[in-house]
Amino acid sequence: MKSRAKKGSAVKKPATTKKAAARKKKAAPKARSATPASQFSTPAGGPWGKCFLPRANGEKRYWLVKSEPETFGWSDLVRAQHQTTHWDGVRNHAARNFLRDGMRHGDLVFFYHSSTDPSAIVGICEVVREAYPDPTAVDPAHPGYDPDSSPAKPTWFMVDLRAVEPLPAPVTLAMIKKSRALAQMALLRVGRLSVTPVTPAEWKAVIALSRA
DNA sequence: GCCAACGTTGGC
DNA sequence: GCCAACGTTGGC
Repeated sequence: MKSRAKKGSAVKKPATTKKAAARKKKAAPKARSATPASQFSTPAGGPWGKCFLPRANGEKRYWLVKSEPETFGWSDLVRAQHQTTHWDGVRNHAARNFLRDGMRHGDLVFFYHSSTDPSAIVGICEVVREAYPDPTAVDPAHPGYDPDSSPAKPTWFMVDLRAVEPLPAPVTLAMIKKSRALAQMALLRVGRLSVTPVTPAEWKAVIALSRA
C-alpha cells in the first residue's frame, strides 16, 4: 500500500536559501486563526473532544478520510483484496489521534477524494481493524520513514478500512460548503487534516445530499 | 520557551 | 501556479 501523503513530512530536507530570501519580502505573518488544528489534537478538550469520550453501548461513530485518487482512490479500494486496505501514511499528530484514539471497529468512514476535480466524498467504508503500528514509518527505504519512530515505540499508526458502498452520487466540496447543516464540519474547519470526525447529524446530512 | 524560517496540504 | 493556513525545526 502506498502512502496517502504526497511526500513524507518526516523527511528532512536542507533549507533552500533562495526561498528564504523570497520569503523575507513577504508581509508579516497574519494572526493565527481562532482554531488551530493543534487545539483539536488533545483528547482532553477542544470542539472534538467528544470523539475520544467513552461510548454508550453499541454506539457507532463516524469519520472522514482523505486520499488523492491519483495515489489511492475509491476504485483502488474496491479492487483491493477483501476490498480492504491498510490506511497507512498518516503523519500528522491530530489526524493520528483521531485514527488511533477515536476510531473503533465497526465505525463508518466517508472516503473523500482530495486534490481532484471535483473534490468530493465518494464512498463509505468501515473500520475492520483498530489502530496498530504503521510499518512504513519505520522502514528507512520508505518515503514515509520517520527516524524518530521505532518498532519498540511507534509514533504512527494505521487502521484497516473496508469498502462498504459507494455514495449514490458524489457529494462535492462545493455542496458541502453550501449546506448549512455541514457548516461546522471538521473537514471545513481543519481542512488539511487527513482524518477528521463526522457527527451523526453531519453523516445523515451528507447521505441526504447524495440522494438529493 | 519564543519566533523566524522553513515545508506541506489542498482549494482555487 | 498561487497562496492561505497550517505544522515543524532550530537558533537563541
